Amino acid sequence: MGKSFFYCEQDYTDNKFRLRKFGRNGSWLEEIPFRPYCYIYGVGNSEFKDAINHKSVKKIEFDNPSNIGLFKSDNLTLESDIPYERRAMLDMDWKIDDVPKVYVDIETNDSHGAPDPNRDEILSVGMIFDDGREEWLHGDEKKMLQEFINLTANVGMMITYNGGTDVWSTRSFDIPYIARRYGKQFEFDNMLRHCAFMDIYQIYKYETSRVGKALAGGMSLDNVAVHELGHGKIRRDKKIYAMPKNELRDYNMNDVRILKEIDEKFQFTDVKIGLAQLTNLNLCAWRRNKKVDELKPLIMVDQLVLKEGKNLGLVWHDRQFSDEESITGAMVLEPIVGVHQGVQNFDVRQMYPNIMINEKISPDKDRIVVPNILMKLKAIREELKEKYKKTKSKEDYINQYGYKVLANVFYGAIGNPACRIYDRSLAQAVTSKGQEILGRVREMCELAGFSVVYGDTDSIFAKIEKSKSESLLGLINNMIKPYEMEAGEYYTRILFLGDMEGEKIIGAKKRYAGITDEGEMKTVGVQSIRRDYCVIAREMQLLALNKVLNGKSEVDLQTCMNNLRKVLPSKIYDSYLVITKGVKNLGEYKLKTKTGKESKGQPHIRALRMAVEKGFQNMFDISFVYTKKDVEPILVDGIFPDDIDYEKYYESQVVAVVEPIIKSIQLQNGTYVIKEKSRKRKTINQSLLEHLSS
DNA sequence: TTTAGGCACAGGGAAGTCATGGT
DNA sequence: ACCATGACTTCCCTGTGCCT
Repeated sequence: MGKSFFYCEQDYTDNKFRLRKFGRNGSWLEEIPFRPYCYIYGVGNSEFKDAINHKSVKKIEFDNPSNIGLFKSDNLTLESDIPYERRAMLDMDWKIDDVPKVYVDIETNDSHGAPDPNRDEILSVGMIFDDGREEWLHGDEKKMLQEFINLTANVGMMITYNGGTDVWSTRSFDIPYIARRYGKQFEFDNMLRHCAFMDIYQIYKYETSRVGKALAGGMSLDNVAVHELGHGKIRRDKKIYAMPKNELRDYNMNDVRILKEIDEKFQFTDVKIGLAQLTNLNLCAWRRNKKVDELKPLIMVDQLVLKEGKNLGLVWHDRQFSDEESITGAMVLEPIVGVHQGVQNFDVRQMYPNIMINEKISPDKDRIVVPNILMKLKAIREELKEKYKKTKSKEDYINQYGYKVLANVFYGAIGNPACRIYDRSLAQAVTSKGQEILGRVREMCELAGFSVVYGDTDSIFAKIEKSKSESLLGLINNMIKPYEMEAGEYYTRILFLGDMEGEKIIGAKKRYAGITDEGEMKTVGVQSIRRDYCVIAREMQLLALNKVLNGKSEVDLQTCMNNLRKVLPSKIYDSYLVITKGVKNLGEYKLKTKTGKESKGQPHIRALRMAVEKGFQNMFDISFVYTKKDVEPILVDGIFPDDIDYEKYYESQVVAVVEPIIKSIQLQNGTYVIKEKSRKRKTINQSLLEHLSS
């Protein structure tokens, strides 16, 4: 081949099927090296056999890829559901290469408030290409957009911040806005059909949520940049439309630069390219006249499975969709409530992928396809990790990370009915083995005389002196071969939360806080790292955890709480009271009660409804505050209602997150007293008294 | 239009419980 | 003894975001 391409699709001109490849200098046609095909059961022209039952299969060829669909409806077919260009990438082992990138940000006329593509024109477009070339377009909108199309004619990846991943996206800004101002969305999209739209906002949000760090202050480009790069957007004292040309250019281009810097820091788009190369996939594809993301986990798994099958002479059935009961998942041990001193955390290295290798978890008859793939991924990753240690090169890092991502996806895929290798009992086998391993590790720790204070899926928290942890690790690893544990954090002090349930103390799973031997506080699962609690409650909880982990008294804490309660009504902390939650479109909520009546809905849904009534649509998140009347959405930064219900905040946010901490300590010490629940009715006099005294 | 399951917790709503006051 | 009322509790459900 020689020539590098970044996008490949089937092309039908002059009544001939070909493949069109797109490269840095334009596109070119390639003759199809084989005809479209699928398989049916039967004997004849093929050495291949059904992967699952080893029945022999027959290859059926077609002149036109769309004929497979017609044939399929009348026959039991195998591998008939693989798009033609994907089939070509697989069979020819083609990979995309050298993807030209452009970072884009637009500024629009904001003189009417929130920009509306039907009314407000685009004032400028800022672009930075991967070779460092900067372009800034400004002036007549029609000419500007035409120039934009010209400049991006051979671009494979357009990268924005909240610009969306397709021209139809309703919750995103730049890309659909340009498309609508351009005229016809479809035409615009078609013009850039080879170009994948990457939204750093969405990727960042997804990736950071996976490692559990909700960003205080929201996910705006400015806030993310300040947090990740140390510098944000240019401060402005006027609206966009009122800016002189030079100022607008500086503002616009600075946005593009920080966008590029964020991407380069995390290598988000390079990782995507790495994954596409590993799986012989395009970044995007056209299906039913719409551009879609190709790098979805199931598609990546599909490609690898089909490829490995082909190597082994195996053919797979078509994907099937079924609705089955879910399986039993991981084991979570109940934590021992309270503060513990000296706790070592151990994790099983890559537990699920290794189980799938060692236990030969694979749907094919010989149980080798999935283990083979995972072993290859593992071996290459080890090699790349070693190489990365020496070279510190970006490519090596990205590739080893890509192999890790892919390995971890396989368990989820085998448990998803939409996946070609779906097998409920195999998924169950993986989790059962996981439970067994964790159970044995727990027994081993206890047998060696160390109490296990917590464990989740593949991790164990054992009470042990740091100096002894290595020898315990040795014992464990000897026992669980070929699996392998590694030491994680060592906590000098760690707190597990819990509550009474009847007569018993029950530990709360998946939430704890501790101080590592390096003196850092780590919080997991607790409200202070959840973005749907207000900042003041989150901060207060952090303070409480800090005090408790450092052995401070509870009295001290109560003083802080009282002070906070007094200062809240002064309004200076209003901005810390905003609660933000992710939302769907209003219509997607069930707003009917069991008896069929109209339901009031949950607070965030009521806030969403109010926002929609004010004309805000397609929001990812809703921000709101509790008021004395109900709730109120926060739609403009920095403007808050007068009647915020401060007492409610104190009770249902601040107390709600601090009290469980105090309670857990008391439960451990045995000083907790169950409050007598008086069945007496609260008289008017009592509540009056309370009101007067406060 | 789809990688998995396990978990805590807020708040709404319906049904149940209890004290009160009237007949 | 019986009933209506209102305040409160209990349980189930929806929804979100977290953990591995």
